[in-house]
Amino acid sequence: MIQKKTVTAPAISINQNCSNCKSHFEQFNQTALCSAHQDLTVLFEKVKISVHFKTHQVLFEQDQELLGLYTVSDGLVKLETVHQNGQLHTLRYVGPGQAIGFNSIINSDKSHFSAITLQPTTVCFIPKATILESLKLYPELGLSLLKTLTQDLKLAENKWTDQLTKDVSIRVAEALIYLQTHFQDHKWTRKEIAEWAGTTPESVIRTLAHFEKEKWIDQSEGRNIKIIEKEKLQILISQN
Amino acid sequence: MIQKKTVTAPAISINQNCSNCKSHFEQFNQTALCSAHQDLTVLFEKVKISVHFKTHQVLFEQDQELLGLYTVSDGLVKLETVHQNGQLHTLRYVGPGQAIGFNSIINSDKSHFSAITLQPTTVCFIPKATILESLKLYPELGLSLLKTLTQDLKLAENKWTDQLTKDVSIRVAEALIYLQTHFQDHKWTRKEIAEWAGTTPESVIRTLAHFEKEKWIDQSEGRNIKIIEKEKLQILISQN
DNA sequence: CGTGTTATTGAAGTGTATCAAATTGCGTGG
DNA sequence: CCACGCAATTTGATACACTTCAATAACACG
Repeated sequence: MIQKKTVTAPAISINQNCSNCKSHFEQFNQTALCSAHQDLTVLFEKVKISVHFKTHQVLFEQDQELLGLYTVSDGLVKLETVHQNGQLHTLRYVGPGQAIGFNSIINSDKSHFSAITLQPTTVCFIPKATILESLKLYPELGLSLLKTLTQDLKLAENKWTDQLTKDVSIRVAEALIYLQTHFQDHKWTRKEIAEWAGTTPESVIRTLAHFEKEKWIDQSEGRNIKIIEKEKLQILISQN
Repeated sequence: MIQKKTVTAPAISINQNCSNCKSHFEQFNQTALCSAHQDLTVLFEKVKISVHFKTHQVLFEQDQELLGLYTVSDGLVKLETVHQNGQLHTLRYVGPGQAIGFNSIINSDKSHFSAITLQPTTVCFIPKATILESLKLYPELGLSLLKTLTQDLKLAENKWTDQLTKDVSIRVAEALIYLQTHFQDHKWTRKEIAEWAGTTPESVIRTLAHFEKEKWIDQSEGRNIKIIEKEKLQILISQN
């Protein structure tokens, strides 16, 4: 049974202005919620509650029913599930501009994952009622959410079948590239990579040692993993 | 490299009335599309094209971009992906009242799976433009689709982590119960069970042999699998 | 500066895939 | 309706990638 270390100190409610929300400046991902319609930007600004979390704090736990939607405006959040045997498994990493908790608020369902920060993180909380009401008034919002959800579903299904068919070394290579390109500013631990790649820290370490021997990566500098030959890794990935 | 046997004969276009569509009578699942709003029932009736497929016919192939949405009105459709190494993997089974192809039409994306019938199946094809237009006019439709999509995402994520953490015997037990309760009228082959459970036909057979020895199931009658002690299987599932 | 988390290495065990070969059962055409 | 052919099923033997367990080393953080 793996124990996880989480900070339980209360989150700090802050007053943040939507107009300087970091998520708007991220090039790779617009905020699905606000950008759908001008009115929504104004509406959400009124009702939203900005909260700041420190590293390893818990936004909410698995099996909890959510009272609203969380949108990340700055930082990084991990969504993970715990199994009966205690294994941890990372479903998604959520960065600025992405939202968490659709299933729970739309289906009044319990969340099947916990949400934990990996960095100091600021999130906006928007109450369930506001979202549901807005969905009825602004079809653009529904369409926008549908886009992100269908993409998430595709990603999940691809990752799922990948992990069943591909070897650990390939999964680690994929994880390295994916995590470093999507979330550059985070120093990924072996454990985090393992939970994302669906394997154990030991296997990740052995694989990384192999990559280093081939001179595809460099991990001499502390715990930082530097990719030297991205192409070689991608060749490995495309092989099997 | 596993070769799949599919029938390539052209599908038969038929004239079916929405009012007697079988999907409305299914107790377990209302048609998400039509039931969202009265107007939509009328609208979809006008533009839809009913098509009939025989067993093992292909609705569409992987990597193909879809021109519209497919809703199953009668029968059973398998969604599967093929990997580089040729392994087949079943993502979902789609029965009456469920729709296929959201991601492709909403994101103008290629489908990441093929859709193949397992039974004689009638589907309704609704053009992409109609769906997108309706989403703008009827927020209820978007909300309805969001519900099914978030559930699909949850199912996919659960199944994904299940297959990584649970033993084959448990996955087979889960598959048996799931498939037989959701799609009673289909005779599931060992291969189909394997592709759903993320394993091989051989492993499924060995597991079934074990279950039979324990007298939890009975497979003496032809190739039909009859569950005798559902509780015992569920105990097994809940253990690890 | 110490303590706990992360990283590392080694040895051992095992569940499951893979391959091959025989058998059964089903559907199709004669 | 029977026989044929092919796919699905079954069984056994083998291999191995990966997990698990354990023990040590290195680092980070308060």
